[in-house]
Amino acid sequence: MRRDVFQAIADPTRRAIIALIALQAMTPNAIAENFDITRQAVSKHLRILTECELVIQKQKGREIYYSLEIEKIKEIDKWLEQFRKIWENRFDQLDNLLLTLKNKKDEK
Amino acid sequence: MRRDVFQAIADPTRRAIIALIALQAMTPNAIAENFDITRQAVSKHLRILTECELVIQKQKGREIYYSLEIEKIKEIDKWLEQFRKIWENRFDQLDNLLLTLKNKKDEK
DNA sequence: TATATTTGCAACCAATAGGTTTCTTAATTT
DNA sequence: AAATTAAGAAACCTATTGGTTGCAAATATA
Repeated sequence: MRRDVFQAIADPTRRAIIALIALQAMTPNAIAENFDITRQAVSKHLRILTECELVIQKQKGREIYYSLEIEKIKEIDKWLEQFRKIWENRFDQLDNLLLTLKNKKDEK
Repeated sequence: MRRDVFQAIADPTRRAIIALIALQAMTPNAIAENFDITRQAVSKHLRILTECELVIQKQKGREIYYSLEIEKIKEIDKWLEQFRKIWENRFDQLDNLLLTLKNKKDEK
């Protein structure tokens, strides 16, 4: 079962979990309180998130605190890079167009 | 079947299709040539991408050209925004730490 | 020491995903 | 007009997903 970040964030519950623990490390029980699914279902999500290294665990007695591995989120950002070039280009083109129009107006 | 962008980009073939047509509009047949799956399977991916508005169609005779709707990609960027704050913060904290260390050294 | 709490794991289930093959429709060539 | 080409739709199949319940292990508390 080769997991990757993109598959991990496909599920809305998992995105919500990520957003939750981004603020502070939390235990599975505490996380589960925020959803209408069982603790075990949350645990499964956490396992998937751990497998693709989006999340790290820290044991504290019998509790396990989960927190976000922010570096992994950057992988998505890295993938976006190729498209960012495109949309910035479009902006430049729009800028140039507006500039051209403005100059033509000024010439009058 | 409520599709969203995150589910759409979860599949690696779909991400490849997106990257392909980001460069130039392409027909399903032309796209399919780049993969080991049938044209019909590509068509299904294109339908999903169209449903969540990541892709737009332009009919030209009996051919249909598919191209990327770059604006929709920005939705992912928007979602990343909340985390970008976090990782920029971490950088700042590191900067401060390094600065503090440097000052201490200079004081000597 | 006995009991309660926190967690992960396994077995199971229904729905969905991603692929295939077959067929239809519409536009282009010959 | 007939044949070819491009594409979507439908039916089907298997693997995966996201959920459940029940159980076992480890730690903490009475």
